[in-house]
Amino acid sequence: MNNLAIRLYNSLTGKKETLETIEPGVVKMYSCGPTVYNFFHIGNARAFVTFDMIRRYLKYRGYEVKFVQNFTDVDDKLINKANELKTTVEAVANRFIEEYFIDAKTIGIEEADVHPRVTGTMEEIIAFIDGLVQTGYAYVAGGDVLFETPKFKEYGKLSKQSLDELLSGSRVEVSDYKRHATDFVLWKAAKPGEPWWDSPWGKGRPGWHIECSAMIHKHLGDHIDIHGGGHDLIFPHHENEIAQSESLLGEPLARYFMHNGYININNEKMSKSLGNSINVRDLAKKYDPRALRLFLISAQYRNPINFSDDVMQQMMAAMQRIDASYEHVVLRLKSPYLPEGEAIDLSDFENRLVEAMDDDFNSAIATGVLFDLVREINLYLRSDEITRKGLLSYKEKLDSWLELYGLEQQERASDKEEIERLVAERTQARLARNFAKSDEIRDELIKMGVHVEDTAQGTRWWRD
RNA sequence: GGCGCCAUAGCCAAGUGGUAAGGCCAAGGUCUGCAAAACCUUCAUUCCCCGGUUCGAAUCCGGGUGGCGCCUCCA
Repeated sequence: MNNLAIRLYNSLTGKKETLETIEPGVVKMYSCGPTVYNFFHIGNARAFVTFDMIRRYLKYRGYEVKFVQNFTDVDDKLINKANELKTTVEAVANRFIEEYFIDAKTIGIEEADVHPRVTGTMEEIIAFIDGLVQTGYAYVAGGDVLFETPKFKEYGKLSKQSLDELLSGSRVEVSDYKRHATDFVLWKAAKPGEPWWDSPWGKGRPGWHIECSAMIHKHLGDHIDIHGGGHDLIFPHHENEIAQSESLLGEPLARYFMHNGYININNEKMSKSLGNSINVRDLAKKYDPRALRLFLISAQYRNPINFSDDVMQQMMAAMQRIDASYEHVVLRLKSPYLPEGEAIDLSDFENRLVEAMDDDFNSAIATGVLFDLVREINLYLRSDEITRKGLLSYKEKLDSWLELYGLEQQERASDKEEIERLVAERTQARLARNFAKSDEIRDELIKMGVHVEDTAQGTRWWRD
């Protein structure tokens, strides 16, 4: 492994910078999680997968990663959903947190070290707001507490907007009780029927931005290395987090802000108003979830990507190519007649992968390197110098990379035994040269969505 | 109006000064009892257009055209 440094694009400066962590060897990382009022959609998935990939790579490079991702479990959307379902906000939140973990696992997103919930961070949030009121950065207005944006002189540094520009922008909400149009809510007074918590300013609940500031402070400290989220969170969310945290704590919230690009659906923006969002739960029924993950990492994370059925078909085929190669190696390893041989030096491949990922996590190039390895493996498999150690070298490399990419094969138990019984039966028929029967079984398998491939080392099978 | 991004083969996608990665599709071939499978090979003299800088540009600069995002809940 080389010892070059990791470089990453920092939204704060608009440049690629060398990663220098606060504490050597440790990366403190926070990424904005979902508001748990529904299944998460493919846009959310891109953000989660992006930061999961970054986290995996940082670990791969030997860093200890402390990763926190929140659940927003109380807000307007949850309240509406609870009303709609005639249940409580808490019940909605619990339900969709559970669903989050199911879908996250499906597309290979590992659990964060901590998944704090707003409702479990209330004390710290209130203390944080209180601190801002005490130090004069926030003011109380009609039961609400607002952050006074001009008090934070660097307001706008992330979104590269001056306060004047923001104030003159026609789209900033105007509200009479605010001192400035850009001021934002830290604490919201409760309306009848809404969940509430006691606070120095009366019954209410936190505004959206404050939770992340409080959670970061609680779980990771006064400042962190990497703060991530979708591109659309730059303003106002992350801008406001910076204002809150840096006003109170007096040091930069995060050294590096990272933002993933958008995902379009059939060249259209995916948005709640267009109603064209697609959730991962449904997608996973239609496509191999690993193909979905491959799609998400096949472009560099900052570039926008377009989701379409056509592209997913391409990803399915690409995924098959990887699987086939891997399984052929595994099959060959079962052969009892392999010479021991020598391990194969794959450091060139490794270096190329590291070089790609070190450069702002360029997973597009990195997946290209993976496919180069696959080609080399395929060539090796048809050569006449196959050895056990050689095969193992390739297998180990693939295992390691597939784990890094989060593309490991997942066991889909269901009817596995039945399939393997049929495959074995077919093999018997073939050995007896009863091809009528073997083809009959093959047809049956195809009806079950199972394909077979006969190799010199045996038959392998896979599902659609 | 302010801030910012993008334009590379039929499709997807890297490449930001040294002569176009990778995937899908397609064509040809190998293997196979057969095979929809698997594998191999081939597949952009050219990077939206026009100028300029340079020995050299898809890459830098100027201008143009087209598309997009944020400024409002949103990954």
